[in-house]
Amino acid sequence: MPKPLPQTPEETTTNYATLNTLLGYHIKRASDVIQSDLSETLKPFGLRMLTYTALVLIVDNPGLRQSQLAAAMSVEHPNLVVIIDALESRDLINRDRVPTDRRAYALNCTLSGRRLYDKAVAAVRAHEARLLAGLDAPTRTAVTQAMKLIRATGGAQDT
Amino acid sequence: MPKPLPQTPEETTTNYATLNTLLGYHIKRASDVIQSDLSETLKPFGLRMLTYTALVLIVDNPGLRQSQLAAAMSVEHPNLVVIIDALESRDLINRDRVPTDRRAYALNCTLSGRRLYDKAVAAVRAHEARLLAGLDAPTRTAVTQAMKLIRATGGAQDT
DNA sequence: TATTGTTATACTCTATAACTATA
DNA sequence: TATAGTTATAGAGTATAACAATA
Repeated sequence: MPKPLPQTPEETTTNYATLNTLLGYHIKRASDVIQSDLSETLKPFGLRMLTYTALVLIVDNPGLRQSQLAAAMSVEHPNLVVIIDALESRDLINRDRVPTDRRAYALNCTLSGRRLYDKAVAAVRAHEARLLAGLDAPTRTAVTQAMKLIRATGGAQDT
Repeated sequence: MPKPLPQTPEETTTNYATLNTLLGYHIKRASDVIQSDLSETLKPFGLRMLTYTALVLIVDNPGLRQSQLAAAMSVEHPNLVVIIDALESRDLINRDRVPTDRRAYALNCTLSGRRLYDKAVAAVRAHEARLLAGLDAPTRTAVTQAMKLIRATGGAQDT
């Protein structure tokens, strides 16, 4: 694709000098591209980033509780409720009462939830493969390590 | 900092197997950490991510028009209005009428806007230096190149 | 008293349509 | 008619306080 034409004769391109020196700026821009691109990939499945992430974590962690899932996703507990509601109303997951603690729900996927998981994960992997086609294996591992290190240095978040 | 204690005896840690294979997941998480960390850095200056980015681009591109700034920030025109309003109401920038096109505004920073820019940019640079302390120079350039490539492969965005 | 899940609420960011005034 | 800026509005995502049921 060609570059967009300049809108003024004298100012041909915008000067990003200050922002370009910030690695955080580049990471955010790349992250935004990945997110919006990924949203398109998930749209055919009726999933958004948060519902997709929740579904994946529930399938990979059967019986997970809502409080654990909220922590795992770095989402506040109240905000997880609507996410779980969306998955449950489509019969993709169940809220099963925990006999030993009747306050809590154990989250488990249904058969159709598992099927959607399989298809959505495959689509997301294909999406990633396309978007990262230009990065060789050593670069990918280097980037992954760098991202993990940033997360550890910063917020001291979850896994 | 020690790891948070497991909340259930049997499920000691959450299984991130599927998500961990996605580079996009790590980039998003790192980006989130950087953003929330950066928001704290900007708070003392009364700036948020968007107002900070706008101020920087206006200082670096005197006379920039709102439509150009919106494009440069990948923000829809209507959403830029409130950002500019916030900066203008604090007398950090001016909307100057363009004589040759009386529809447009040329954005320019004021003296106090320039002063705040200097202080905020220094604080952001210090913030980055702290957050990226674990990354050596070659790693930083490799990450920067990777982020640019992802942006080019994906949305075909601006600079 | 503390915890699980819920409701209500508010704030930020984002996205679209429609308006005005200029060109 | 097309463009620059504006207004209004609606949708996500995020954050906090307060509540019911249970521990």
